[in-house]
Amino acid sequence: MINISRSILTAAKLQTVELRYARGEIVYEHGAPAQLVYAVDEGALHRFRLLSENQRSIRQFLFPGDGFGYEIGRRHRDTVQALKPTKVLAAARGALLAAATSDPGLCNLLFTAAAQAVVVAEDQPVTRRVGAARIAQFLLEMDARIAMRGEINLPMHRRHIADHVGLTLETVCRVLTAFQLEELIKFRDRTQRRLVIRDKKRLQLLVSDALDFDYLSVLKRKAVNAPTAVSAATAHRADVAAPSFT
Amino acid sequence: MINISRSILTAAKLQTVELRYARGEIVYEHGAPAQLVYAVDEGALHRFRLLSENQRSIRQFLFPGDGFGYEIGRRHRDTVQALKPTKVLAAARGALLAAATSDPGLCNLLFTAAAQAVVVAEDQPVTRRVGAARIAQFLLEMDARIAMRGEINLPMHRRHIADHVGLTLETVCRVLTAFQLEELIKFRDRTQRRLVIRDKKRLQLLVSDALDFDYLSVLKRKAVNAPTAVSAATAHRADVAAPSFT
DNA sequence: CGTGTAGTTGATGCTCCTCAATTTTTGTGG
DNA sequence: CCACAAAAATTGAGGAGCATCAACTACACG
Repeated sequence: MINISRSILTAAKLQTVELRYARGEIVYEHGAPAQLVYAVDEGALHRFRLLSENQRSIRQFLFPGDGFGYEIGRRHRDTVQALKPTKVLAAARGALLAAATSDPGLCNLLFTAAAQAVVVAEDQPVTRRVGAARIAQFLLEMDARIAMRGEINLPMHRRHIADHVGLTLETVCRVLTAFQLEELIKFRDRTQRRLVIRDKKRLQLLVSDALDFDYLSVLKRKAVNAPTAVSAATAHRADVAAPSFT
Repeated sequence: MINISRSILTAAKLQTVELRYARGEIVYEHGAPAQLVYAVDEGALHRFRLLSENQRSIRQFLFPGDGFGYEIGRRHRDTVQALKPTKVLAAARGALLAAATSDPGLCNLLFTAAAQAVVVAEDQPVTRRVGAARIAQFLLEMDARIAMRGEINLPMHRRHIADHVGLTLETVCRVLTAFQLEELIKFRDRTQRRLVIRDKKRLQLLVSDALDFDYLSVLKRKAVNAPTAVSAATAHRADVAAPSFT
């Protein structure tokens, strides 16, 4: 998706409209006529496409500063939906193109933005083997985009993450749990949406495939090494002999 | 990769050089300074990137009419290598950009080409589950690009196909064999490089995940159902009783 | 308190990878 | 043109990683 950012919209001196969306509201759907281009001001959205029924590919998470909605043809090729209360700016696509034909500098900006989009789209590794590496990459991206004082407050569900990295929701869970057990990350609340990255180096090694991380054996090791902890978790049973540590 | 095609180069009235490459020769390598932009005139090439050692991702196969080599930054981000004797046209990247700043129409052409490249790059499904579907899609693309009178003469090895679709060479082999057993395709010579598509409809259904094709069970069924056919294949032994059909 | 949603955990099986052997094809020099 | 070596393609057996199905926990909301 070409990133027609807010700065480009202002450079084109276009009239913009401010739009607000609640969590779950759809900005546009696949197949809808592509009249407007958008730039995120506040909040978070996701852009996705339905492959088959019950299979969705989330192409991009959108945060403040990101532009979206520009299409070559007349219709949108994907759907954009808000993840939480969100404010976006919208401008008419036709007006943008008209301004570009009369303004060489603006045309150049558009070309640069499009060329940049190609780089971004191509740098998405087509198929990465290891699931853990894809999730590590996702976490590092979120850290770069939305971390506040080292803490990431994820606006999306496990299901969204799964559809983004191309794994199942269950596998995402397992890998995140394994990351926590290995002290790569740490969750900060009970809903598991706020987290901090504790070992960025090892996550980066994971992404570059320089380190292999077998999340299944990490989970197994935990189940074997910490039977007392398991007992403590089920300590509502009074007949458990092992001493529990809160 | 932005497709700066031959028609754009001529529209820009740029001076071009004609270059020739033998099979296996490299046009440019990852990290080399990006001075030129290219358009294929004859032959075939592939553009790839090394992920880790012994892992390569072939981003694109290039055929006559395709443009390649344009970069945002100063250096090439991937490597391009000829698959067979190939002729390409090259023009100076700087001259192209200079022409674009003075010519609004050309700038528009460049923007359109870049935007089109984004669509192409994004339409590559990030992760498709079924390996058979990815190979079916590859075959249909090759059919559209390089088929002559319904016959496809693949310029690349199984290894290239594997690196392109993100599977191993062995899996590619097995799927192709299963496709042939199910009469979806037919090889035309002993090198297994020339083939015809016999059932385009079913291949398309495979791509859209509307049909599931279990290549392993196809291969197993063959091993069980056709012991006589296997004997016929080894019919140089005179003691085989089954009648052989040439 | 029930109901619904998000998240976690476990058991099992399938798809594809890995390693290995063999056959077929291609390229090269006599 | 043929023989030989190297490369490409095929086939098989076994195993790893992730999906699937299912149960369960925790929390939010009326």
